[in-house]
Amino acid sequence: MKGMKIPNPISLHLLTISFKIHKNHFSTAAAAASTNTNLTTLFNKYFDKTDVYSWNSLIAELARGGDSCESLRAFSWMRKLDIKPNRSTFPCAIKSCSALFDLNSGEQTHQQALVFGFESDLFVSSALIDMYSKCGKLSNARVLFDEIPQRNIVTWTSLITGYVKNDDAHEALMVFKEFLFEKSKGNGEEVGTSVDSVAMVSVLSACARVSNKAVSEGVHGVAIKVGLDKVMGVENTLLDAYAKCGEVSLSRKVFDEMAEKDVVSWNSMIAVYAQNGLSTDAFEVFHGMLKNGGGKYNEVTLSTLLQACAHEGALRVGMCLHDQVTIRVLLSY
DNA sequence: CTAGGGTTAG
Repeated sequence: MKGMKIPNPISLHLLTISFKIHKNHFSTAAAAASTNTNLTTLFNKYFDKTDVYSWNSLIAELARGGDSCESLRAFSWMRKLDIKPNRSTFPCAIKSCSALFDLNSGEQTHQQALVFGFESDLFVSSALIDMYSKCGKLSNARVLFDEIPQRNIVTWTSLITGYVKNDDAHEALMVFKEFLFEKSKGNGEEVGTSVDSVAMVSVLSACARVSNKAVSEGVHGVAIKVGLDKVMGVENTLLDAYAKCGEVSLSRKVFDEMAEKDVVSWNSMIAVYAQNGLSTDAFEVFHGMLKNGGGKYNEVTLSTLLQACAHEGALRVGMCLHDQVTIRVLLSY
């Protein structure tokens, strides 16, 4: 049993289900014996409660699946059993705190990470920067960031996103500028090899908020230079950034030049027209979406189209959409 | 077994 790893994703999935079902019965490691379902058997068979890797898998899987509460429960359970966490344990646990906007747990987990000596771990730092900024403690995030001697693109992006989420897109762009400046001085890798699509998306979302055409074009230029301008997520955000600058035609240009479009691409383009009172264009894009987008629209699509209807006074179309929403509600019931 | 991102509207 000792050292036994979780064998494959299916079993891991079953383990997390098992954990969810039986979490209330396990107050101690040995309490499982009273329950006797297949899942419990599986859980006990494969889950070595003395093994930190097993705990990490469970905490990570729960965090990935959006069960942040359970993820934190697993973390605290593990701590109660006095299992020593390792460097992989903390990022997931901290991520769960951010997802819950749970500053108290976040601070406690931060303290524990310090106790176990992970204060200079980049994965831990990134997760902490994200956690503090999501919990509204941007100054804490900034202090952490400033203390990191060797930053990577993830730590930079965490801080940039932190400023955007705290309504300071301008400062977010200043941080990106600082990043470019550091790279130009030859600190670490070059911009082209260190920046990635997630960073570009984050910076472009800051551009969307400051609504400045020149800035957006500048960042677009950086994306082109580093070869990330044809990444779908980057194109989606770029499209939005241009629109928020009032550059609807530039926005459309990005949209038309996309090699592939996903639901977010279509929704973004529809939203651009809806927000600018161009309802006819919004409906036209929606038709294109039904024809070329695989018909996979979602609640954001419907919400955006309703906005266009309100603009147009298109009552009949609005009522059809209302029916669609009703049908969806019934189907998901 | 580990960290950061994009569409609505309120």
